[in-house]
Amino acid sequence: MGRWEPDARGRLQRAALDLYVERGFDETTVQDIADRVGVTERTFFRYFADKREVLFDGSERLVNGVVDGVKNATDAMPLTRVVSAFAGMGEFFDERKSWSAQRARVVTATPGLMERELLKLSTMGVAIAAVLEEQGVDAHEAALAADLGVAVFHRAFQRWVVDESATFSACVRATSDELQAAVRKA
Amino acid sequence: MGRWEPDARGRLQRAALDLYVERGFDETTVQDIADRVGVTERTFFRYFADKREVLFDGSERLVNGVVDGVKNATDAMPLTRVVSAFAGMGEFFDERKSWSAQRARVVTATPGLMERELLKLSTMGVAIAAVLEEQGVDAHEAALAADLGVAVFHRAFQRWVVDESATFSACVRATSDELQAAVRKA
DNA sequence: CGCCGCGATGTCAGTTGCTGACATCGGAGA
DNA sequence: TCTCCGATGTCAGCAACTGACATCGCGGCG
Repeated sequence: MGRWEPDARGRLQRAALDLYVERGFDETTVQDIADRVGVTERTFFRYFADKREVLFDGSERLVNGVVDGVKNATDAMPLTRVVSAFAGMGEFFDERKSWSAQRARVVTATPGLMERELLKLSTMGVAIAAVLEEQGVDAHEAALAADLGVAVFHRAFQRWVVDESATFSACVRATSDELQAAVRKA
Repeated sequence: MGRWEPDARGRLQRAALDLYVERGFDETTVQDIADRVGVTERTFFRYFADKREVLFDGSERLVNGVVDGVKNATDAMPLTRVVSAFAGMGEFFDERKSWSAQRARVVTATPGLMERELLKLSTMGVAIAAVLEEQGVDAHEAALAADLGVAVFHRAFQRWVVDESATFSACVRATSDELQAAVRKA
């Protein structure tokens, strides 16, 4: 056994989510989280840039997955490629649905966390737009398609979290269909 | 003359934007802003909930304007009503274009401010969705139409800020057309 | 005319998020 | 066995924010 308990990062993440659920984000100090794990406040900040980031650890993998999905998509239309890429992340989400639901409740209940979530989504949109541009899509069109794809993802996610039995990709497809309907009617 | 210079709020807003532009948001302390205006740090926080909010003062009027616009819109399709409502805010934006451009530069350069901006947009989306629901639109459809409208607004705004001579409503209409194209092709 | 209360601001002490600089020490490898 | 490394601890400090209470011109009221 090493000098300290292993996986401080993972333990901090779990303790943080637990505490945020138990007593709320604002009512939880970083000191509380560190104490529960048995490390120092300073150690928390070595692993996570701030008190919010501890809930956004998977986000990089999500972005990578979606970006790859867009790169490999074959459909002719940019928006379709983006939506397919999100639908392709079904496993990623379905595997940790109960964790996602718990996390989502805390995030939506806390403006500060919602801000960070929206920034991550926006950043993902920029990354997706960059891929589309690489693929020869006009900049305006790429940015719009990326933002629309992200909007579809966001709504689909809400739906998926609320509906206990739904599959993630099914939610994406359903939302995408609604998008078609909403726009074609206009 | 009163006991203090009048319009402390307005002076704080101007000083804050100036300083954020001059030396950057993170490099500006609330103390700096207060000093420049000749008041106390405490007074700043009496007017603005935090260091960011000082740049988001017009946002309530924007939301009210758009909500009213949606309420009064006559078009049959929800998304069209939302887009029209945004287009109807042309004056609101065109009047203070140089201020908007200056502010936009600071916001996009500062993640913390971007977060707040995105939260405001999201909140506006929720408000718009509520109006659509009042008008009898199904909840899913309302939320989606609202988010799409906000996405169009956001892209249109980017365009408008960059293009020195563009009119705001023209940008909204152009972006809306791109949305049609992007989705219909799919 | 003088007193009274209100409202905008000041003062002050305190908590929390976050950072930089330096110390510690068990374990892996030379 | 010695040495260096990397994960953590320690400590001092700044800046964002908050609550409680003090101040004092000004407008109204007696």
